[in-house]
Amino acid sequence: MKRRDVTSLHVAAAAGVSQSAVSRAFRDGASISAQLRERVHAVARRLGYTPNAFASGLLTRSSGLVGLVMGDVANPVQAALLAALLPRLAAAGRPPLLASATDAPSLRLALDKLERYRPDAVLICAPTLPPALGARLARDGVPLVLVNRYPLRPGPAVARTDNLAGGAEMARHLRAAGLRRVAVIGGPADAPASRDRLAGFAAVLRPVAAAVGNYGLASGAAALRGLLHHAPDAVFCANDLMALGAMDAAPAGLPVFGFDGIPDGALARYRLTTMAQDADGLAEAALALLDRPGEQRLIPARLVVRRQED
Amino acid sequence: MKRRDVTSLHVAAAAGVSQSAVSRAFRDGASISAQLRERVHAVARRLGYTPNAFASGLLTRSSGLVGLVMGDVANPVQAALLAALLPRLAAAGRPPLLASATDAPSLRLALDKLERYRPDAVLICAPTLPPALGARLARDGVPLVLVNRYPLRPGPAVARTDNLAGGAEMARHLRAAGLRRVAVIGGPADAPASRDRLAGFAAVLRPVAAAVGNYGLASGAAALRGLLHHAPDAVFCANDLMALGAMDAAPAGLPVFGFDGIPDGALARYRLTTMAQDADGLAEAALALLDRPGEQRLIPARLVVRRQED
DNA sequence: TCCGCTGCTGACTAGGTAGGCAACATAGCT
DNA sequence: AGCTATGTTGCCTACCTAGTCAGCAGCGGA
Repeated sequence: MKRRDVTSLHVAAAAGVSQSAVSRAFRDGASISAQLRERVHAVARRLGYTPNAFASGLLTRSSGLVGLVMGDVANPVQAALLAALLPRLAAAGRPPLLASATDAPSLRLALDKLERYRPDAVLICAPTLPPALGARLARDGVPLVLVNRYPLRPGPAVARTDNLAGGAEMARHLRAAGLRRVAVIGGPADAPASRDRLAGFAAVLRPVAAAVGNYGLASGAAALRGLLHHAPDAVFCANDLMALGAMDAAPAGLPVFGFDGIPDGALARYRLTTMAQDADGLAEAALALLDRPGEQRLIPARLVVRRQED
Repeated sequence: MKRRDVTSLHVAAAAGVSQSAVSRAFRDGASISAQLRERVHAVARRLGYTPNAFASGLLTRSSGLVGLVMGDVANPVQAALLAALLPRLAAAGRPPLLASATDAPSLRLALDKLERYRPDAVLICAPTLPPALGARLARDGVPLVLVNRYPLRPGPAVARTDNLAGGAEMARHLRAAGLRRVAVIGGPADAPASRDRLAGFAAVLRPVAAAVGNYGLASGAAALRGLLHHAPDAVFCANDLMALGAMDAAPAGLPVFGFDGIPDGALARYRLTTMAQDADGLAEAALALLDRPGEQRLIPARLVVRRQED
């Protein structure tokens, strides 16, 4: 905005009305007649006027922005969530100010910057990040919504996939398929999502063996190889990426199951059966929670059965 | 920022200095002694003061924001680009204001909103969007940088993958491998990137047949089936997604090649050989071009050879 | 000792808009 | 006709900070 801006005063002068009128013409619910509004809009279009969010934000103490704290956007799960959030934020007229980081120091910097823009609310979607991160934002009284995160202390609103129920549903699916000797591969020990998925699973079907990976493709393959001597008749992985890796290492005939519903799982050479997270449902819930502090919503995952017909 | 904010005046009062001093303490290069700056910072920390970007932006006529116009963020190519851009924007202290849209009307709305925040610059990464889109922004004198887009009129800065050279390099690779009867699958007819990739390829190795897809997985498979009666000994696809689809439909022994370097191509059951776009290089260039209007940079793609050893 | 210079600091104002308030017109009422 | 209720408009100020200017102290040189 370096160039001298067209201001509401210019429009007012050109339209022969007061600056107030221009201001009201651009705010819905303001006390202004339909014809005056239209006249002002016409002049504004002609002059190329657009209301200055910085001036109005300063005055109303409301930026209109939503802070969006993401983890690694290249991760398909995060990407799907982001893709689901963006159109909804746009429809709500809340432009997202992005702060993405995969390590703590750069996240800190990003949050410092973000704070200066006084977001009206902050959505935290980063899956693996230091806690106490939102503490500062919370202190400022900014409404927080955690998406697919487990809060340390109660307080912030939460929208997340129902990992416990999802794990259980997957277990029921395996049991119905006649699979009994199931091994599981979990994510990092401190990942609550993985813990819940496995716990839900185990409550229905006790696994014969368990291994641990780091959510990565290679770790899934490695973990699977370590499980083979237990002679499992199926393997359930806490996320899809490990499941794909496990499939690569699995002998023919050993079915592998995942959790997340990333697009790669649909590829013809994998056809991974998985519990798909409902990105749209999560995004919808997250938006709804913007005005409902403290509330919690569990979004069910959906079983996606893909026949491995090779 | 609904709650009454802590302002520089509060800090000034608490520290026994002028408001100017507080302002200067938070701006580098400002004329202030080291000890006063430290004293002010201490008080600011105690009170929880953070400079208000809206007030400073209003005064300096510089928002500090960078507009980021993306296409479908769930698309791996876009996601990789975004993931490469974000840390660099953060390091540069330019928070990104996101406007993503896959259709023209919602993009228009997003841009309207974006305009109100007076971004200092706008990066346009959306691959398939109506032109004349940036016309309004350009009119406002906002520096534009097109990333992986072809400008209609000269003017905006451009950073994009060198599709022509990339296509040529792939062709040389196939020729060196002794492949002669190569069929190609292009993207949508109006996609300049696809056009260049194929043109670069054809300049080195004339294809024996050509088909057209829509960049999607399924279209790659369909296109390949239509090409089989030409008895090609290899198929080059204008993007990876179509290449993966083509691999699914290809008879054993018919090698398929792609362009983009999306992660899926690395999966063990595909091992797609491709020209990988250099997301980091693109992001780096895009950032550099923020201050160099009108300049053009071509970022080379890198040949990634994966043996299909099944 | 006096002067000019440099380095810091405080006072003051401007930047574009929203909303309270008063002013005014109009319509509906007795 | 006189009055109130309602709807529309203009005037004025506040929002928070950056930068200009002047003031002031300290310092080196003559």
